[in-house]
Amino acid sequence: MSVRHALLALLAEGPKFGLRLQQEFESRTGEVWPLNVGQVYTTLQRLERDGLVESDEEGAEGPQKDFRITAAGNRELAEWMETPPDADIPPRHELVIKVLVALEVPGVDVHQVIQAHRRHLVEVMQRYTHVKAEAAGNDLGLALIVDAELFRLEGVVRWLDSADVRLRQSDAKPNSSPVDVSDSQQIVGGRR
Amino acid sequence: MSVRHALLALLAEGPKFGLRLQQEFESRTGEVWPLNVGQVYTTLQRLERDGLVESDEEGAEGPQKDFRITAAGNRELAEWMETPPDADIPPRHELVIKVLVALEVPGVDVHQVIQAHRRHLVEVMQRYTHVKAEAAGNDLGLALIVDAELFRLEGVVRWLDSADVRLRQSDAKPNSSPVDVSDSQQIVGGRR
DNA sequence: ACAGCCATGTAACTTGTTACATGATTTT
DNA sequence: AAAATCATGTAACAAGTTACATGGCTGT
Repeated sequence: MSVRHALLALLAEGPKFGLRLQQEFESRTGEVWPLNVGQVYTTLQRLERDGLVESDEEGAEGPQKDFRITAAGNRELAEWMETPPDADIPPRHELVIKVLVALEVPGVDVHQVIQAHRRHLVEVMQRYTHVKAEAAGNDLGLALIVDAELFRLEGVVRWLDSADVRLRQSDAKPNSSPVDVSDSQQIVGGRR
Repeated sequence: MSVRHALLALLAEGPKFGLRLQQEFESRTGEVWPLNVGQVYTTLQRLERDGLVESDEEGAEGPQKDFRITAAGNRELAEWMETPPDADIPPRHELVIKVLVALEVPGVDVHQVIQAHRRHLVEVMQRYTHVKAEAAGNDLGLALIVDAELFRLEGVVRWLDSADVRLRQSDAKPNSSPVDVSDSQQIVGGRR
């Protein structure tokens, strides 16, 4: 729902046409988050379908087709701004699943998987640190994005390290909580 | 692609049927990542379509329909395990976009948005800390997931704090890099 | 017989995403 | 006139997701 709301927000500043929305989006994210123009148009269609934006249906006024935000759109935007994302169902992080799953897949060494990813993460972090040093002084948006990515990656690395330790510990005394649902009993508890 | 590969990994241990896959998935993620059974079946169909799993087409042997992983499936799984996610196009974090966008939307105070989200994040972290203290001693999978979530949330909080500071600083000397594409010039550089 | 679980499945929808097609205008 | 750029748009797909339908078996 990110692109959707980003476009809505850009339209809250005033009516704009598709291509311009794309340019503004990319200029604000400082070239790190490229946005395919096509997606702008598909998203605009969906926003219009949902009554959050409007456009002049008139045949011809110029080459550009301006969209403007509706009252409902402004309401939606305001709510999105205030409302934190629903944390009841946390995202299923790919890397976490990978590690969980690597624990039990035959012929896969978890520690190897962990270290391979750790190396890669550090590499990426160094690249971002460079970007930050070079260009981030001028561009506030870029600086924010790069920082966000660095904080995020740091968190992932820390988690990998803690997971590695934890798994080395439980390597000794194996399977403290064996997964066994072979008798088809219900194991997990309350679903909402 | 997480659910897809998770199911593939579960099938790497041996042939299993749909409902069982769901149960094993949920038992390993310790009830924090519920998985709708329907999704298991749709995903299995797509895996079969792509030749990564097989099933016996025979009419009747029992109520259950076992799926087994193919050679191509094992290859795909192995590659997924080793290969770090492509970091060239980092994810568009909703919260980052929110903050970026809040900077320029009329009638929205960025600091308020930041603080609201910060409060919420800390709340969620406390909830997870409880879960960890209570149940994580027994369940390795749950412990790993909760940790991952805590590390992640901590990173987000730190980023919010740093963003808040940075924005307060640039509040004084405003718009050091104004966003202006009104003349429709190409601003950003090389697209790949 | 009926309630309830086991088990499979499908129709429908969302967002994200891209490759491609089509005109119009501008530049060379 | 050809090449490039502006601008809009569409067809098609992936993955995630859920609500609902269906049939079989079991216990009361």
